[in-house]
Amino acid sequence: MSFFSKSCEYALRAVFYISRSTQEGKKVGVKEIAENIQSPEAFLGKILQRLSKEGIIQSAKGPNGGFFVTEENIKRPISDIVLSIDGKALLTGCGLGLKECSEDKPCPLHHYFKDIREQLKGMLDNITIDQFNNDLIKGKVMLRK
Amino acid sequence: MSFFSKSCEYALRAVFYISRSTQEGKKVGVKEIAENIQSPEAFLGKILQRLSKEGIIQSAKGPNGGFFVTEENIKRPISDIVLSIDGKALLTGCGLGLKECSEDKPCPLHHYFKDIREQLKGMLDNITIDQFNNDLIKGKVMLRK
DNA sequence: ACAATAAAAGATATCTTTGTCTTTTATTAT
DNA sequence: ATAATAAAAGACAAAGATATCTTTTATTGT
Repeated sequence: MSFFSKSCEYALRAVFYISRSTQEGKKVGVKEIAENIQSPEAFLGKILQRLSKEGIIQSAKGPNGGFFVTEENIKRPISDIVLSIDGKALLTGCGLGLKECSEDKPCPLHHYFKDIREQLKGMLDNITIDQFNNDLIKGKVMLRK
Repeated sequence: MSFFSKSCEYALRAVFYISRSTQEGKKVGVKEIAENIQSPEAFLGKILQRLSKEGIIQSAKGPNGGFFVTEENIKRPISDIVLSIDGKALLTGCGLGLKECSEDKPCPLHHYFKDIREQLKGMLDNITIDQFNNDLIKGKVMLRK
């Protein structure tokens, strides 16, 4: 159990790669993305298809086609990506799966979980794709191996 | 994606139920536990088998047998249970699955994740089974529906 | 010793996630 | 128009998580 599913990790990394490519003025194909973020190509294709359908990224078919992002796209928080792929499960419900756990009748871990969730949510909601990407470009970290 | 796997949730709930039963002076069988924590009986059996093998709980075969906990068992933190079932994945590695993410070359979310992990870890390490269970008994929350 | 009980162990089934392969559709350049 | 390109779509495969069923082993009370 990690925070995000494999699909979601691929999605996040892919969107960052696409954003960077858009900034460099070019669209990128699944193959190039997959190679650079270390993900299975066809599987990533499905994920990008979905993100594209939901308007989180854009796509163009045919020669010189590929994936890219708009100005609007990169202003969105990264929670868009996480919600689109993993849904809201991580941010809701009792951490122990207790049915009767609620604000009124909280399980002993309820408030801890609440804090943690809020931190997570804060992080995902407040960091935009753009912001993340700029930090990446600043050379603080590499996307590929 | 939730924090814990289904197995782990069952494990946590089961251990709490067993602890309570031990406090009431009785051993409990898989069937009773499963009914009371809403989990599939045979599947839970496997999980308890594992927890028992790892010394997190105790078991006795035969008539009047069942699962129970020792004084030592309930002094252990609930992280024992989580680690035993889900492993340490939740508490390690880059949240985005980035290979080159580290303290030296952190990804933009690295420090956020670090904080969240530490909070999670703190919670799991510092709350004992006993403590959790007493809070449960105080009626703050119900284990079953 | 024997019957009853309950966990341990092993085999098997189902569902979800992850991953692959093939065909179709849209776009572009010639 | 045609060929080439690249995403979209659909069908299929493999692996892991979840769940069930049957047999074995250990223990207890009679």
